[in-house]
Amino acid sequence: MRGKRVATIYDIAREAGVSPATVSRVMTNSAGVAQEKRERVQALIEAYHFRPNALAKSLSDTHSKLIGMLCPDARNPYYASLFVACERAAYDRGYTLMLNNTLSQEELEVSFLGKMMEQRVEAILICGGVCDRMVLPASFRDYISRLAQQTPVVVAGRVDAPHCYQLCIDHAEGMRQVVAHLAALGHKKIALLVSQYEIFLTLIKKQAFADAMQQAGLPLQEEYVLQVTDFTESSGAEGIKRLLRLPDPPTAVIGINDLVAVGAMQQYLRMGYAVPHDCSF
Amino acid sequence: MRGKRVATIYDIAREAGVSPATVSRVMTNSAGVAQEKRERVQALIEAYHFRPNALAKSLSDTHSKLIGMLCPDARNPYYASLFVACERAAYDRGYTLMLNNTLSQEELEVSFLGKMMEQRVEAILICGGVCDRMVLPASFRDYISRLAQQTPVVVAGRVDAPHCYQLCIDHAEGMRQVVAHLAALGHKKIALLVSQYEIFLTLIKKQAFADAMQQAGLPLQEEYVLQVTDFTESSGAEGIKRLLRLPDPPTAVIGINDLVAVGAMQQYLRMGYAVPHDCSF
DNA sequence: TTGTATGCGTTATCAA
DNA sequence: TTGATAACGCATACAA
Repeated sequence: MRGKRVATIYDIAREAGVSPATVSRVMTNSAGVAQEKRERVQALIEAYHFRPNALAKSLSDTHSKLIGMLCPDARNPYYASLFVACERAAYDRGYTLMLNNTLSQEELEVSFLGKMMEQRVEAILICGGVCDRMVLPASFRDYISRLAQQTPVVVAGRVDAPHCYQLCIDHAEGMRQVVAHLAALGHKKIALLVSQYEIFLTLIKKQAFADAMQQAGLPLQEEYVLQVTDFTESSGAEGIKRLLRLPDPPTAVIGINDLVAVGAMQQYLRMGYAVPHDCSF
Repeated sequence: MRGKRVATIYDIAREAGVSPATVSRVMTNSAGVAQEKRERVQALIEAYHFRPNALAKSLSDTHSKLIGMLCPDARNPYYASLFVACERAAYDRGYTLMLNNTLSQEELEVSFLGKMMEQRVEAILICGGVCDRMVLPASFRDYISRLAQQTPVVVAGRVDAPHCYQLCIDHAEGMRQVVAHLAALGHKKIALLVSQYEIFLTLIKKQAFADAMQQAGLPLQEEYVLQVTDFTESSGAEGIKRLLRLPDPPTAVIGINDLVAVGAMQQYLRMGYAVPHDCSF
């Protein structure tokens, strides 16, 4: 039933009384074909809904038109936006983007990269994940460095491996702007929810936070910089609960990313507090 | 530089002094190979970081191990969650999931489906998008119905096309629970932000809303059911602004999805309101 | 256990 | 303008 073998270029050729090469020429418009034959072939292509096998095509011209992308988790709005934007850019150029979620697990990351190489993707884009770790496993660094010699690898993260292209994002500047904004609103007791310290971004942002506080002439309170479990909403909730238990709780809280911030917000509401006017996600 | 041709099974075979078939057997563990040769081959595989070409493999055994998934927009947390869950399930079974965002545009949807067929995916999962439209274009229905004859197609939406598997979600029940929850909290003036009426889900939920209100013994106010532009945060913001302009504004608002709800919430805060204790996303 | 030969569905080369 | 024919890289049936 389902196995109804799909038509191949040979089927079309036979039925049209031409050679497979001619059918291929009609498909790709790569060379002149007699009007009469072209029409005959064209009709059959439509009749059978013939679709050239991309696998065979890629195999023959070593051109998969595939780009691989790796991110920790598409449920994080940041990566979802990135994904949609990249997919669109790829599509406009005739490429198909394949996204895989690694949950920042090295094993998964390596596994997906391997599959991508098997699929002969023409480029790889790595966003966050293991690449953002403070101490990058040497084996991993070697691995992507080797991949980068076979296919272009773009790393949007900290990693500084040979042969890779690197995309740098000024997270520090972002943090400075946030602090400046809150300071301008009159906040003096500002807290920061960060994640594990082995993530490079955490360090960067924490440092930028300290700098910005100083620049704003505000005191940096040790107990206002809190480390929570991960980058999820529940971590945000956990963080704010701890902050509110402090004898002198902060008046403003910065989450290290969207999810942490939203989680903190939700928990805050669940605890019966009203949200101040200047709250922003 | 980059073109450094990757090793093939032939390269390994030649260097190991065995036949390509033997290398294949080592790779797939499909048959016995003399310990000595196996080790020799194994060593070369690692030395060259040999990865079998998935395209050639799929071509020869007509087994791509690929599953295609279509959704309107991964930036919508609902679809992002679905994506991650499906990817994991696929991965556990040895499959790779490819997601494409169609933005609910029929043209894009058809285009992506075509590419998937060319990639010879072994199954297709369609979530929302054109399939949720009130009036499904006949051409589209015919199209996916035809695809479904070549490869299994699962539709998570309204579409009732021949040969497709269908996944039904009881959105109406969800809406009933929300209304019951708000009613239990004492709300009487409940509003609903819906989207375009040509989307089937909108109708379903609106109807369920009306039913649930009646069941809760609450009056259904015409002006509390508002149609906003789309399924985004800005629509939520737009909706709540209009609601608050009413002479007798509602005390509770239901967004038709996460984004609309979050958008409404943000706008509410921006307008200087405090959030009530029983707010929930 | 091992090797040879063939098929998978294209594109590309080379003659005709 | 056309049609054979040879890659592309793997798995596999068959033979040794």
